[in-house]
Amino acid sequence: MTIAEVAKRAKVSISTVSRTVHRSGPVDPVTAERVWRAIEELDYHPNTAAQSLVSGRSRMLGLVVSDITNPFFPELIHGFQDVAFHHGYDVLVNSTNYDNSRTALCVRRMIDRKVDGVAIMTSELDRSLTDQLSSRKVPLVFLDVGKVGKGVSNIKVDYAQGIAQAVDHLRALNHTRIAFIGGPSSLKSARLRRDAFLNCLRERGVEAHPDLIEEGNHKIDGGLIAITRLLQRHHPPTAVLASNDLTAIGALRGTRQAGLRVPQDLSVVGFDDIDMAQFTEPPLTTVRLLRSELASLSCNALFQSIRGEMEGAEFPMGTHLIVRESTAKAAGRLVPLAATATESLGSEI
Amino acid sequence: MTIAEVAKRAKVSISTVSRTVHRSGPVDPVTAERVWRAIEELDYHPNTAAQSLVSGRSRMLGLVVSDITNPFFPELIHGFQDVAFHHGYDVLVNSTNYDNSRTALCVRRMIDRKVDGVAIMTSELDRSLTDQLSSRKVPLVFLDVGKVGKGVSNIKVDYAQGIAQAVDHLRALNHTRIAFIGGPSSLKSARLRRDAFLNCLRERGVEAHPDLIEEGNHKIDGGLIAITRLLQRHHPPTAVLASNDLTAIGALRGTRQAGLRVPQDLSVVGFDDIDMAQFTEPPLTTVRLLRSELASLSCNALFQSIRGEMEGAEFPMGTHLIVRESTAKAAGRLVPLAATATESLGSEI
DNA sequence: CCGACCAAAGGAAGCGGTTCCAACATCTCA
DNA sequence: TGAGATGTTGGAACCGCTTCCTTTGGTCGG
Repeated sequence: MTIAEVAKRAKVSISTVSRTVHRSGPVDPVTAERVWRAIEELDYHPNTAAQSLVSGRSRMLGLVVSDITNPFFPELIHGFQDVAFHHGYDVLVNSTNYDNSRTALCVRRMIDRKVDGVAIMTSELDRSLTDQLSSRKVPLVFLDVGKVGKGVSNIKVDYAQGIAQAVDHLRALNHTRIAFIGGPSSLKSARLRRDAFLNCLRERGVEAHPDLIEEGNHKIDGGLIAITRLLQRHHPPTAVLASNDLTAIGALRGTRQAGLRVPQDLSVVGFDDIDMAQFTEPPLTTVRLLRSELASLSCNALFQSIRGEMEGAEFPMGTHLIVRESTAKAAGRLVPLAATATESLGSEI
Repeated sequence: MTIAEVAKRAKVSISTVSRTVHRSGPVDPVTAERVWRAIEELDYHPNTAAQSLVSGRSRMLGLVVSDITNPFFPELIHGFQDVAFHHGYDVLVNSTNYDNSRTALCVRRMIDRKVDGVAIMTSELDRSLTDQLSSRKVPLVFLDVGKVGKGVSNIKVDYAQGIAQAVDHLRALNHTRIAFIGGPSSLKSARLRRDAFLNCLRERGVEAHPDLIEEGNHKIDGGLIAITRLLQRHHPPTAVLASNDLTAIGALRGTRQAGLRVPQDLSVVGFDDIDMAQFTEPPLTTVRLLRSELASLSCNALFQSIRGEMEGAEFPMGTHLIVRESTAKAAGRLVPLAATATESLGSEI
């Protein structure tokens, strides 16, 4: 089924067929009607490879994520694809497993495929790679990393906003020993979240106690291990803020394994607000980072770049606290302690 | 960067470049060396659209899933992409939201893109659509639905195996009132699971009590609602088998909301064994349907068809029970009942 | 010494479209 | 009535690559 066969059947030239299909030039309505009928009868669909070859574009978008297995990303992909699909675009998805070289390879292959743009929703990229990618002429959109430039945009998430809300929420509940379970420090987004937490405390005149900062892996098991260590501290925390919801879920489980109850004995706050968060036991108080917004923001940024409506820009994105049931008033004392009672709780969080 | 520029730099013809790149014809080693150097220096990558146009194939695979938001699928996609990636293939993923017409559209678009094969891992397809798709010349692999034919394969999951193990496990724990929360009955895989359960009971000489069969939606909220209804029955179940893990997680939560404990008051068994299952509270006893196996089975089936090594075949896939902590010996009586004590528990499950 | 054979390399025809440009018919207005 | 404007249509180049076929030049055997 080629355009030539349609042309023959409609008794016109292939140029005319092309013109009527794309409405890209004058065609007599009567002729057009004949062409459409031929197309219908033959069930003709243009060969996208040919179109791609001649036009240099493919009506495909690339989407690179760190870990498709983390529920955050499927929800993001879902939204991204929806937007793309409605524009008649297909999406080439790749999950890199936090592997920088794989990211480079993925993007390279996508570019070879002449994708019209690629969204790189991983934040473990090193600068040299982002620069290298930016130098290609393909519209790009990064998440948090990435220097805005010609055709390259960046979604800038305001982690501080939601984290401040979380910290204030916890402090209002009389929590003074608030721990933090971060993500892998190799991850830019994880560092940003941790730093936002640290800064937030500092702004409020308290210093984070190093004992109360743990590093997880942004997965459930990491959260479980981290909370276990935290609860074994001489002065365990009364509340914990996790770098993402998976980590928080691990913390929930670890707390229960330690024989403690959430939120009576320990308050837990997550980050992301994945769908699952409302169904944990207890439902998770968490900072919402709206995937659907992230998805449409990034996808639309790409489309704007593609249409040449924009040179590349920075898109701010807010976060805010969703209070559910995993946080409550701090208990007087988490576990009976043999330790001295002379410590100054107020200043070590 | 085109093949012509490489040819010019290496002072050979484009035919020679093509031949050395694909090792598809005799090239003098000395010449080849020159060509490779030119390729390197120019950082040449072939235009895949052009290759696709001339060869009629794209080195892309299509993967259609029902709901990327269900953790079952990301894990499947992950495995599928891994296999594809190592063969130098890219994957076009699409989530259809259980929408039949969208599935049709997706596959249509994939075929337009000349994908070399497509895996349709949704099971809500109606027969007319599968037949229509099968009639195209693209290798296809279905999950459960799908009639094997020239170039079309089918993964046949043996649901009965795992479900029988689950039922026997529960019966060994003295459970006689075993409920079942199914998926939407419009879903073939959901029907298969429910039927496997019903048959299993029948084989063991017991008849399922209609009161103990509920329909969920394969999501958490559906499981929660279903278990709530189940627990309000005159004779509530002492154990429940869910059609997938998400449903089981909902059941876990619903049970706790009802003030009951798992597994002391109610045993819960899931299906799929998603990663999350080992981290629920309590860890979920569930029937494992290995995504990685499903992924490699389907991806490899496609490759075999592509290479013409196979005409289309049926691939069997087993399931088996993973016992964790959400199941335990049946309690004598779930809740004090005012009801008659004359019912014959043995025959109504 | 010459024809046959063979390896290596180049030329050119497509793959299926888009698009620029020329050709042609009609129509308008001086 | 004829020149130019306008509206439709067809022809052909080109996108970048693969592949078939031809050419070239050297080697070998008779």
